Amino acid sequence: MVRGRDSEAHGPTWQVQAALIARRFYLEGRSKVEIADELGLSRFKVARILDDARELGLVEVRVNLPAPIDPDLSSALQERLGLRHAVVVQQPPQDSSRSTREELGRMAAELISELVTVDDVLGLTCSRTVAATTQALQTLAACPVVQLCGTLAGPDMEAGSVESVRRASDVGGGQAFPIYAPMVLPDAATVRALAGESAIKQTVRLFPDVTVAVVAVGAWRSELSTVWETVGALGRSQAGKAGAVGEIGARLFDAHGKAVRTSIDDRVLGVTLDQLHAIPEVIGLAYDERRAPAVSAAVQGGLVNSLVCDTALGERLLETAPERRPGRPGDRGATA
Amino acid sequence: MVRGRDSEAHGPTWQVQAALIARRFYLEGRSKVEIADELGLSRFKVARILDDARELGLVEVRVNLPAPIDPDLSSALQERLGLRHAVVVQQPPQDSSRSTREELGRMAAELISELVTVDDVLGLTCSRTVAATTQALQTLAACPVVQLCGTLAGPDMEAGSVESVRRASDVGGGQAFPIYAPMVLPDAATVRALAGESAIKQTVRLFPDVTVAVVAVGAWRSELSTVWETVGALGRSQAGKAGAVGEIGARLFDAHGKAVRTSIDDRVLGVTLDQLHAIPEVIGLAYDERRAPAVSAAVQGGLVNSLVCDTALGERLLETAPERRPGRPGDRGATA
DNA sequence: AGTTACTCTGCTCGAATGAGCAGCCATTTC
DNA sequence: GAAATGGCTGCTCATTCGAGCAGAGTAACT
Repeated sequence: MVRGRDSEAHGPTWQVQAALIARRFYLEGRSKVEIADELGLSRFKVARILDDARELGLVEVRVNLPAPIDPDLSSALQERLGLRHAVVVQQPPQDSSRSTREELGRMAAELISELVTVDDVLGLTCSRTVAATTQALQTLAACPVVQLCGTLAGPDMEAGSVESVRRASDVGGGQAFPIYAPMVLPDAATVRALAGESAIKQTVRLFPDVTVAVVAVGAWRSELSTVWETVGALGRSQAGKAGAVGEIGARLFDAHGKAVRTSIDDRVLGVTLDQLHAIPEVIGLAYDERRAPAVSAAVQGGLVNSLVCDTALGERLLETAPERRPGRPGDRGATA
Repeated sequence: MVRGRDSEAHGPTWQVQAALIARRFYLEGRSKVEIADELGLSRFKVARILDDARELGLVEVRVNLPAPIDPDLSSALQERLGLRHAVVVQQPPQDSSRSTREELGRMAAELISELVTVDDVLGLTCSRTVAATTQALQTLAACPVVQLCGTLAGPDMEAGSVESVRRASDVGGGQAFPIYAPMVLPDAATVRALAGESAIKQTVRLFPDVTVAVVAVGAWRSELSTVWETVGALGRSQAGKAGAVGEIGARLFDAHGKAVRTSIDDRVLGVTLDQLHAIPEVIGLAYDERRAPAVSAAVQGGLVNSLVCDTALGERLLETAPERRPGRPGDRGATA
């Protein structure tokens, strides 16, 4: 006689009930049977109302991160490039390099806080971003901290590599292994001479033991690498001809991430790309979309296997970087 | 200070992974086992990450209604007052009476669209809010529409009861039973005379058959009842002394919802409170918080058992109205 | 009016899930 | 040093959930 009156359409009554049920279920985390019993409905009806409500967009589930991380981009990058960790920091592109560096540094600091244990050996290259990272460091396991290359004697280099290593060592309480010497030296002889120095030798000897490295990835272009400025025009042209697209710790590499041998190499005091390659966890830091080719190459060549970058660079990487991992098993697009 | 490696705190890596998992689980609706298999984790770990994420507020579940309904208040009112249906329309208190009426009308219209079937008999009292309801009516079952009281001959009464009944009848296609007469008449003799008129008699005779009534609840105060103005000062003082707090269709009732007999009654052409009481579903419309005592009384007395109101009135009702044993929240007649 | 098609409802069964528990690893404390 | 402590991990079992199914009442169509 009487039809199902309360189930005609999705009118106000239905909405109110659906909202009530959704609240009980999602917010209060109660079970459907419980709700059904309470409201005098069958659990199936409750389930169906819940389904309808979700389909109608009545229930909105949002994933918000406390930190300014873009989770989708991060995951996409991680999968696409086959990275161990990927953290994309949401940063408006028009923001200054300085603020971007600081934001990246905060995130990288948290990342290594999370990652590094006492059993690790932390290695740091020289860069303003790495300096920002150590500045932002709040906690760190008491692990040895090794400087991976000499310091950059730039003008605004108030925070050089030595300071970074010191800072990390202070925060964590581990031993510091600094390198009191410039990264790029006048000639090979000076490099050899300094490499023989006792403290530096001790540090360099630890390079193979480094388990976690934090490195800045520079593009081999003006303004996108702190090293670019320090080598002469001769070195730049030589490197350009050899196909250099980026550098890590003044070690140049080409579009495939392979080392580019130039005369610069002999003048550099620091970790080599081969040594870098052997480090299990190398966290690359970079932030300008123009560095995409360099970062892409570094990832390709296995020089870095984790990445902290800004949104612009992350998006560019996702667009341009070649897939580095086989497609995942279940691409369940049309099946559901 | 050594902690478990990949699970120390809720750092960036954890956040990214948690966000990924939360997305897969909540947004894409995949199962935990599936996610666990894909990411190479145990399903327990996935569940724990999900729990932590929820506790951290990383996952935000919001219940949004398409219509401006306050679901919490509605549910609370429904339960508290033992109402069949309660719909609280979110409306800023400073909004004009007119816009509030229209909003209430829209919602009430949807409500009766949802509720009324061809087997019902719809009854309407006279009020601007009821007029707004029928104006907003889009669909309606082809049921008879009965005018429950005469029209109010106020100045701005462009939409009287007759028009409401016509409109509802037009939309639904059911038969209309209007009353072409004023609601409050000069004397009892006139009432008797009009009640004898053929068309009116036919309408009045249908009152006991009405199954769904839409009525406006007025407070027995100046400006809060359209009837207040139409009865003389004598009637007002008489009613006040008798304890009237509200009216429905010019029928006064006291704080307990009991009928208040005054000389006005004899001059009114329309449904009595006893008749109203017998109607299974009476939807009360009201919108000003100053009407709270009247609405509360009407609910207490069982004169209305569903309610459409605005936020201010709803909140006031929840604060002041005494708890009332919920009869049977929800379905009527649909007992399985 | 008869009949067909459909929607709504509640049930069954297998999969998914949550709570509690034991083992393990690492640190802390005596 | 060695035991105590605490957190993390994965397992078991009872509960809960979801997909599909059958019956009933309704709407539509002939």
